[in-house]
Amino acid sequence: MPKSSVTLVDVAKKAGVALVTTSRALNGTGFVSDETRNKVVAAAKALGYSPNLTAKILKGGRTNLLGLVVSNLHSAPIIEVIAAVSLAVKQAGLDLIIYNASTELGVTKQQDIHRVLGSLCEGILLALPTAQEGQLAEFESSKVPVVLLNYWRNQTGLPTVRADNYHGARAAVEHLIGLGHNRIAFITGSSYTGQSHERQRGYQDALKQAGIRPVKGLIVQGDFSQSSGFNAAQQLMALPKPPTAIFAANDSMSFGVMDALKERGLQIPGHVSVIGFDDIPASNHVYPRLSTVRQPLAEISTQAVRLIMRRIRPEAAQPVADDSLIELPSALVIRDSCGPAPTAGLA
Amino acid sequence: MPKSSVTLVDVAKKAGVALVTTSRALNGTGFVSDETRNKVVAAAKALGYSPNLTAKILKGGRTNLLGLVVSNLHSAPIIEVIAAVSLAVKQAGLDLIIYNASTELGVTKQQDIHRVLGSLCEGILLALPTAQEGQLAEFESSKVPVVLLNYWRNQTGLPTVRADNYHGARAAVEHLIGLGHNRIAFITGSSYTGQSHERQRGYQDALKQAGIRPVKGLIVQGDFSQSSGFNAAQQLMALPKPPTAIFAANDSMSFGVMDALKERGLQIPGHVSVIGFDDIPASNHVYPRLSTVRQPLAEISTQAVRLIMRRIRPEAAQPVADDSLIELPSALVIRDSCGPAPTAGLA
DNA sequence: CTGAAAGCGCTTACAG
DNA sequence: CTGAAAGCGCTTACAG
Repeated sequence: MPKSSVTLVDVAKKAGVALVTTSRALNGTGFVSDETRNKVVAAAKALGYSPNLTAKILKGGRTNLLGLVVSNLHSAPIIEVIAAVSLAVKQAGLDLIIYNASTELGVTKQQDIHRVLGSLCEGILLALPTAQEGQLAEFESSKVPVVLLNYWRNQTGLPTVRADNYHGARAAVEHLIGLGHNRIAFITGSSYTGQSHERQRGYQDALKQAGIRPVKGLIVQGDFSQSSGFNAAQQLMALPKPPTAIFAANDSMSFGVMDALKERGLQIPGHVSVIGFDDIPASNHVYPRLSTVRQPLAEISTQAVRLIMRRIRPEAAQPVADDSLIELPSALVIRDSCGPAPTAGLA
Repeated sequence: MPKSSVTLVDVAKKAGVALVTTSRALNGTGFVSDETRNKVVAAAKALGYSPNLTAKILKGGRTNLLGLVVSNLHSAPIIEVIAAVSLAVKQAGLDLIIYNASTELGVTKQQDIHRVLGSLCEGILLALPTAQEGQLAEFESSKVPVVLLNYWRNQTGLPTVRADNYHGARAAVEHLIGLGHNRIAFITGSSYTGQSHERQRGYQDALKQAGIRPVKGLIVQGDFSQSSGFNAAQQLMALPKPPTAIFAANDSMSFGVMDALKERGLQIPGHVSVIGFDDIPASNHVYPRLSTVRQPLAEISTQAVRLIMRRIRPEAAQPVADDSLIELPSALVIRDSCGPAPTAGLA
C-alpha cells in the first residue's frame, strides 16, 4: 500500500500553523506574512509534500489539464498534431493528457474516454477523423468544451478546425496541368474520413476547369497506406495508356507510388511525376524529394487550442464573431518529384 | 460555467432511494434488489449521469488509470511502444493516459509530470531514453509504482524492461561478415541514450571475434536522424577505401544511407549492403526492403505493463523471483538490403 | 494577517 | 436488502 503520501495537514502540523494558512502560503492566495510563508514552504519541502490534484479538482479548482483524443497513431500527420497541440497547450500554461482511442484496441468504448477525460480535463480536443455520429453524440452533450480537429466525416454541432482539402488538391493538380500533363491519375484514400473525397473533388474540378476529359480508369482506390499506393501505381502503369502524373491522396501513398515506379525502372519526374498531400516530415527526405500539399497542421492545432482556451478562460480572450468552423488554407509545396510531361514523341 | 453535471444525489433523488444505495446499484457493490437496481439505472440514464472520477479517486478508490510518459514523438519506435502499451493496458482492463514530456516544450519541468500523473494514475511507465539522473529522482521516491522502458542511460533503482542491444548488433554484423564483408562501417546514434553505445559494442566485438581489424574512419557519428545517416554515408563513400557494408544504429539513418547510395548511383545490395536497427514499420516498405535487427517493442511494452500490474494488483499476479531488470532478445530480420560482398576483382 | 467551518462527489465501514 | 454517518485532501467564503 503506497498510501503514505504527505498531506496538507502534515505540512501544517510541521510548520505549526493552521491548515488553511498552509494552503494559502503554498498557493500564493490571499495574505500570508513572509515569515509564515517561509516556514510553510520549508516544512513542505522537508516533508516532500506534493499536492493531491484530485482533491483540488474536486473542490472546483481548475485542473489546468486539457485532453487530446487520437485514433490512429500510425499516421504521420497525427504525430504532427500531437506535437503541435502539446506545444500550444504548454504555451497556454496548461498541461496536456493524450488518450489513444484506436479502434484496434477493440474494447475502447467512447463512453470510457468521456468518463475519464470529462472529469479530469477542462477541455477536450478530438482528432478523430473516423468518428461516427454516435461516437460524437456523447461529446456534444459534454459539460466540458470540445473541439474537433480535421474532421470531415459528418455534420456536427461541435466547433471544428480543419484544413482546406479542396483547394489544396486543386492547386496540386493545376500544378501538374501547368507542367503539361493531361493524363493525371488520382489515388483515393479511405472513403470514411471524408478528406479523400474533398481532395478528389479538387482533382476533378481542376481537370474540368482545364478542359481535360476525366478518364475512369485513372482514378484508383487506395486506403492511405504506403502499400496501397504501391499497388495502385502498379495497376495504373499497367494501363494501355498509363498516366504521366500521379496525384495520391496522401504522402504515404506517394511513397508507395515512387517505389512501384522505381521498381519498373521509371524515373521520377523524368517519366512520371508524383505529387502527394500532407507534407509529412519524411516527404522532404525521400529521394526525389516529394512535391506535395502542406496541411497547416501546426496552425490547426494552435487554433484548436485557442478555441478551447477561449471557452475555459473567457476572461483572457478577446471576443470573436463566429468560430464554430475554421478552415485553414493548404499550400502547394514544390520540390523535386514533378516535372514537365514527357513529350509524346519521346514517350 | 459548465458546472451543471448531475451527481449521485440527483440520481438518488430521482430514483427515490438513498445516496448509498444508488452508489451500490451503479457499481454492483454489495446487495441491491433487482427492482431497486433497475430503478436507479433508469434514473441515471434519464439524467445522463456520469460519475465524477476525481471524487472516486479521492475516496481512495482505484482510478484504473496508468500513465505513460514519452519524450520524443518523432521517433518511430516510440510510436510502436505507445501502441503496444495502449493495447496491453486495455487488455489488463485499465485505461492509459499519455503525457508528452518533449524537451522541445521547454517549460516541461519533470515535477509537473509527477504531480499530474502521480495523483491521477495507479502506475507510471517511463519511455524516457534521454532522461537524466535528476529527472528520475522524483520518480524513484514516487508513491506510485514506476517502470522504465528501454532505458540505458544510467544506473537507476527503478525496474527496467529493455531490449538486448548488444547481441542484436552483434548478430547484424556477424550476418554481414558471413556474407564476406570485411570493410563494415558503423554509424552511431546520439550518445546520450546509451543505446547507440551498446550497439557499437556489439559491432566492435563481432569484428574482433572474426579477426577483422577495426578501422577508425569506418565509425561515423550520427544522431539517429535520417539526414544524419545520409551525411554519414556521403562521408563514408568518399573514403579512399569505402566500406562494402554499412550498419546504422537505427533504421531511420539506414534510410538516409540508402538515399545517399542511390544518389551516387550505387546499388543496394549489389554495391553496398545496408543494415539497420529497430525494424520500424517503414523498413518493410522501403525499396529494397531493409534488413535490420528487430527490437521486441511489443513484448517490452507488455512486460512493462505486467510489471506495473503486479505491483498495483498483487492479488492477481503470480509471484516471480526478481524482475527489477528484464532484458529481451533482439532478433535479426533478413530482408533484401544485404548481399555478398562484391569481389575485389569486380569492384 | 490567521483560523474554524463547510463542502466538492463519492465510497466505505457501521447499523438496522 | 437499505440507510445515516464519516471522511478522502483540499479550497473557498466567513469571521476574527
